[in-house]
Amino acid sequence: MPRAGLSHDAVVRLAVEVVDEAGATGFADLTLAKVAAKAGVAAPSLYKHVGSLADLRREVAVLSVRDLTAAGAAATMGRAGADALRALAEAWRQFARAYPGRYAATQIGPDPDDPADAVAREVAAESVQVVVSTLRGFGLPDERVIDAVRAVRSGIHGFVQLEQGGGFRLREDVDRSFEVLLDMLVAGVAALAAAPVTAGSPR
Amino acid sequence: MPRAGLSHDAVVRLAVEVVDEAGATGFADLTLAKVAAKAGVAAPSLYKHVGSLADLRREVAVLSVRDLTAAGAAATMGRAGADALRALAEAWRQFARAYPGRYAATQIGPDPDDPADAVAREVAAESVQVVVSTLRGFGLPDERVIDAVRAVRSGIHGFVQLEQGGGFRLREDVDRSFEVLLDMLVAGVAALAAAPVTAGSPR
DNA sequence: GAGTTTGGCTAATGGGCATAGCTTTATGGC
DNA sequence: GCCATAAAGCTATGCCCATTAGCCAAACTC
Repeated sequence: MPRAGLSHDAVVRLAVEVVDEAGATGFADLTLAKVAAKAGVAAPSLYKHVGSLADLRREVAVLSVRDLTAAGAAATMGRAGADALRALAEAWRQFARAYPGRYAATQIGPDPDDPADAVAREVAAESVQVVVSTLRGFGLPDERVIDAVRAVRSGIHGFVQLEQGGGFRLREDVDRSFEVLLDMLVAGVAALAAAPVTAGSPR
Repeated sequence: MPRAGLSHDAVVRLAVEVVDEAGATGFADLTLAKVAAKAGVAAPSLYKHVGSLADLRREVAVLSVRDLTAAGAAATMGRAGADALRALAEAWRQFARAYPGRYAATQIGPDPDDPADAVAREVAAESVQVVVSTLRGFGLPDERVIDAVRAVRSGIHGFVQLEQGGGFRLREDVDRSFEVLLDMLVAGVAALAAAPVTAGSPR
């Protein structure tokens, strides 16, 4: 009958621990029962602090996106151009390696219409903003920024996700492949900044 | 008491229908109960044709990867170089748009150790082989092929996944962004073929 | 047509989310 | 200090799903 001293934040923190402890599938496998067990509490007790499993999931996702954003921001501070872009990519990849479960939580797209996802949409936008800022030094024309940001996000995210999912054999060579990808992205963004009318090449 | 006339393949086919009907989350939401309902049969009856939900999932995933591979192969036949690469990317993206659920099924990485995932590993390798073949026309040195393949897979997969997940606002501009990404990949692969010692640039 | 295989079924178990309603702890006013 | 009330637990319950067990009828084989 003693109290566990839980709180909304404590529950979310425990949920993050559960996610972190279960590897890349940790987010998918997140369950109220596991959080309750870790809290030393019966499962229904969690509803005093959290609306539902879906809510808890959302919160973990938001927190994870914030962490990823912060990691990216920290890595790019004081850098510019290619240097910044490489640092961002490395930070992103490191985050995914250090916290696979949280990285997976990062990947769920917020529903554009659901009011419950408002915060998720907001932090996602902030995360994209870091990429925008990172590319600032390339001197891209305004109407090209969006394309460059998307290409960079796609490349990095795709690589990290494939790596996470074990999509690459020959583990030794993965670092070099990442460098090659970054070379492509750096050169590609630079080219996009240089060439006024490139998009939609001969085809 | 009449029989439903099910079979292993019929169950898998129905499962694919269930996945296709539920959008991008169709694969995650795949359930034996839904398949049974669609088959007009009680859920336990499915066990006469399928080992478990996990098995069924695996089979749907394998089938989905095969479809994606076939789509890529069909699109690149008779093309070479940049042309082939663009065609592959378009095919990939089209597939994801036409069958979001199946595309999601494609993304689960087979366990490298689990014998049950042997077929999944095999079809995944075949899928990668299509990319390898597609890049043949670029004249990449052997030891660079793997990097190029990974960059291409990362870029395309990342883009498609972000698009799928609603990661891009401004839907009108997405096609152009995809073209820009393809320009980068084409130029990047070409550069990789041209420059003997590029990877790991100044940093 | 008899026997066997096969493909259905119902019943039951266990785990997960969620709600309802009770009890106890802490807290805050007096 | 004491009592009222709000907050934080609990158990009990219901529903949905996967899975297992065991039964029964249909269909195929000879």
